[in-house]
Amino acid sequence: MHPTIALLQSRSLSMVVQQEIERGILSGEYPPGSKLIEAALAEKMGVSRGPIREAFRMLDEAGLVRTEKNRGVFVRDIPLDEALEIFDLRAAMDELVGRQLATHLTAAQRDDMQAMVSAMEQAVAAQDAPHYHLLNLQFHDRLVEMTGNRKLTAIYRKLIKELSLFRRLNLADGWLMPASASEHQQIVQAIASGNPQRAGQAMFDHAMESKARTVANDLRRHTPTPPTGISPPRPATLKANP
Amino acid sequence: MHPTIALLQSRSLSMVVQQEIERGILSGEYPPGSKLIEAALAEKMGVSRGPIREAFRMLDEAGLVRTEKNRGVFVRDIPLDEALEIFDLRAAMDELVGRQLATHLTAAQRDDMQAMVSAMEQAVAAQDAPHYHLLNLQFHDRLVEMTGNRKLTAIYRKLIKELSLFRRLNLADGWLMPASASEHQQIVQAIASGNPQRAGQAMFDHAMESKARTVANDLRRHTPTPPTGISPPRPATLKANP
DNA sequence: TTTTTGTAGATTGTTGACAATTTTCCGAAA
DNA sequence: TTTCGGAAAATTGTCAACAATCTACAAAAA
Repeated sequence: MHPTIALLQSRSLSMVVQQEIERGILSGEYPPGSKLIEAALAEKMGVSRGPIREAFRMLDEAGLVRTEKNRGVFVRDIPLDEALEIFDLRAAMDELVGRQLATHLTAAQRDDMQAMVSAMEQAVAAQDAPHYHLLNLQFHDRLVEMTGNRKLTAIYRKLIKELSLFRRLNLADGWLMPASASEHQQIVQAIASGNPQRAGQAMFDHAMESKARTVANDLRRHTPTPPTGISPPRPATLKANP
Repeated sequence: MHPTIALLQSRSLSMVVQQEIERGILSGEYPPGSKLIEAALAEKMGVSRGPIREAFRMLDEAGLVRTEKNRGVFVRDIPLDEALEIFDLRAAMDELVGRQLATHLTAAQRDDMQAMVSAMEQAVAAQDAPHYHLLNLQFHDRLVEMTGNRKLTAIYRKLIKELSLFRRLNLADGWLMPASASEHQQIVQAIASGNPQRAGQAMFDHAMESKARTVANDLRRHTPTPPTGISPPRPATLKANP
């Protein structure tokens, strides 16, 4: 069957719209805090407001937008304290990943992991921070996926998406690039050792290191700010009729 | 401000409808696998189909219903393997809860926990299985809430709701009532000891015991079934929200 | 000047109608 | 009797219109 046909048969308009808005949010096209206007999105995508509203409800439940009655839908801006909560939760999940992989890892999976770490080391050597960032996300995503626990994978990915809305994170991912390369090698070795406790500990520690780097970056970014009560620039909003 | 006014200002129709349908699902009024018809629900609740559809999208994202294009919305029936995945994930989250409570527990929280365990022991003595079941859910929910991690609490509650759709679980909660009373006492003691590793281990082991009991019940329920193609009796309605 | 009030425009909340698809049911043929 | 169309009913997908609410801006009052 033609893939486009299959797509139209399985996905309804609301789901297509939901994916498209989500892509726009995660790509930064709609930055945190910005308002999403139903009519503007409807016209832009060539549909009516119904599917847009249904997509909004999905995105709200997924934690990517926040809805205020009679006021509209806004891209969520994850505050620092919530980001830290997510880091703690992710660390616990990563620890579970490490334990399970240590007990069930296949040779192919181990080679897969090793290849990804090598690619990251190459990115570090080439000083290619964006590529390293992408590989790092892929590495952790693949590890979670390797456990075969679909629920764990789904929730982990949701958390990662929400974390990407913690805007302070996106601006400062260049600094910490070189540091975590060897940590990943240690993770692979710990998992390959077959020791669940050691593998879980390595994953947990790595996640908590990431949390610590984030809070350090956030402090460094905010403390040198002068004490004047300046408000950040107003986020861009979609115009209804441009 | 008058509470009714505040309610009408914050909650829109979709959210009220969503809560009402969710209540119906969790109470067993709409059992797993049953179809939810937009027009019927709309007439029953006195609204049009728009808010019903928006509520469906929220419930779908929350994992309580499944949507098939052009075919409708059905209450999800959690298969055994997915239930086991959720148990593993919940165990990791409970372990995190134990660790964090062990390091930050206040005296009031400890007394709170102890009171809940005592209430559970009374329910066991009175052979009141439904009440014990309710107290057990409350106990674990309160513990997660005590950590102060709102993201953890929200996801934990979502998992519990999904687990309640694992229908084989609901019928067989009488058997395991007496066994886990002392385990809860051990959990409280482990947390009160202030040892994070011990508290986490106690929580994790308790969750995995629950998983093991569930799979044992499931096996016992399915292996002795005669090979005739009789369908299982309709699940009894459980009173989650009296 | 500052605050308040009123009005016009923009945006969201809700509804009913219509199109597209699926399901049900009934009769005909094997 | 069973199976195979094929209309008829039921149900979902989408849209456009209307009502309710909020926002912005300007005029009037303090």
